[in-house]
Amino acid sequence: MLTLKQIHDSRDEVIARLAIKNFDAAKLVDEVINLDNQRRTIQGKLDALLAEQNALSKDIGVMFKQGKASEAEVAKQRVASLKEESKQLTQEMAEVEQSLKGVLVKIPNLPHPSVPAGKTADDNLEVRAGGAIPELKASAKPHWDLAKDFDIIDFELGVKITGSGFPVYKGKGAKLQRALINFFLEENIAAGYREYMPPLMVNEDSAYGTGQLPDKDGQMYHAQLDNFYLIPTAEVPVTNIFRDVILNASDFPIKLTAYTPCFRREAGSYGKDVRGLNRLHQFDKVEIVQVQHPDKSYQSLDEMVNHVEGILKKLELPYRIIRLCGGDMSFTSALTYDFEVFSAAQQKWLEVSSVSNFESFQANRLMLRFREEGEKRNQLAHTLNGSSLALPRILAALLENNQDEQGIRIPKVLQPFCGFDRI
RNA sequence: GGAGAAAUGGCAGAGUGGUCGAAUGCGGCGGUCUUGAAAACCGUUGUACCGCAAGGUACCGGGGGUUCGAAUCCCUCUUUCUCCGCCA
Repeated sequence: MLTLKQIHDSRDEVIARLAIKNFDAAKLVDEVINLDNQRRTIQGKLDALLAEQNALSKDIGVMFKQGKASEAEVAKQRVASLKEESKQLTQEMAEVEQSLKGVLVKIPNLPHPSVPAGKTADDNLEVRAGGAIPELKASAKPHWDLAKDFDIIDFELGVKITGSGFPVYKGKGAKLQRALINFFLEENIAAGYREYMPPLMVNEDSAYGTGQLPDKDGQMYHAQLDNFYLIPTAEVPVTNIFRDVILNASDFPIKLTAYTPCFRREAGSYGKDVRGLNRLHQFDKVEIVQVQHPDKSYQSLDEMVNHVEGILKKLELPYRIIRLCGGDMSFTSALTYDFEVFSAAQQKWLEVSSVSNFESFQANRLMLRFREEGEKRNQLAHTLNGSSLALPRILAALLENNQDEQGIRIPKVLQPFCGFDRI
């Protein structure tokens, strides 16, 4: 959520920047300004009215003590009529505030000046690439065939137990999952992130706090009896740790990491891209989150990008880092880098991580603020997050890229975690 | 699941209808004293919104109500604690 100040003070700039995201904000922005002006006017009137009521009520107390009952009665009448008025204004105020918020949450975050213009993924900007793309034999198989041959992932069994998109990992496949999770967590911890294990279900407030609601209603699994949502990413519970929190500037940077399963309905997605591990309803992911001083958040973003890149290098996977264009960016992000690994048998790039700076967009809705040393006023913190990493597509690339005559080679860094060097 | 008790500022904890945004203590910050520190003493110390400012308004777990007036009374929800039941 953008701040009212941003929108009021720099209307034209907001509209111009959002055009980079192919978002025509003019109408919404003017609606916000209009509603906010209404709100101010109403509050001015209401405050004056309430002040008079309060003053009169105090007087009435004094009058009764002094035995001036008849004067008190007159004052009571006056308050009663004021109250009518203020009641109406209070209601008006609530309505205006609600519509204001309703419009405000529809306006996306402003893209950073470095974000390239563009409409689709084709307009994204490759920042750099690394790792060698392996030459596979003609007989090389996609990961879903390998998974079946080695009996390490069972998609059909998952369909029987739950439905499509809920695979069952078996034997070395299950252990490899565990190894990857541990490896990622240890890498993050070594880089200064503190490990958290949050709830996998969140309440409505949390889903709003990070912006999944109302934007992505219908994409989350919803336990309606208790009104809980299954988390689509650890970002939701972990970032909500900071809802309604006031930090000290000396607390920065705050660095958290968490492993969680993620649940996504993926309503509306079908076709070739969903084959095997490419798109699942339940998958495992290790997330990193930072809360940072506004002056240093882009420094942190670079640090996070380098960190994730380091992990991919250790896994010996061919990767590329992409700066998303305006049209491909998420609603909440100011600048996003995507990481893709090359899946050699499928001959395509798979997104395995997305690292973003949200600046104060999430913090504003979360009411996550901090106090600068010696300053009286609190200001909004910046939040960032990224995956380090999402497991299924890493696994897909590992299986496909590392296949040879003897089976599947496990990268050196993973061997201590899984206890075998080959599948 | 049943019965009872509770929820107040960073923390502890007063306050049961009026001048209470809220005593007091601890903690924090500033100062006096000191070579420095401690102790002692003095001052200060919540958040949001409106306003150029003076100042005003709202907030005592959430929501609603009674009243001229609510932290205080009533209803409701949530959470915590104690006891009973059930249970990995």
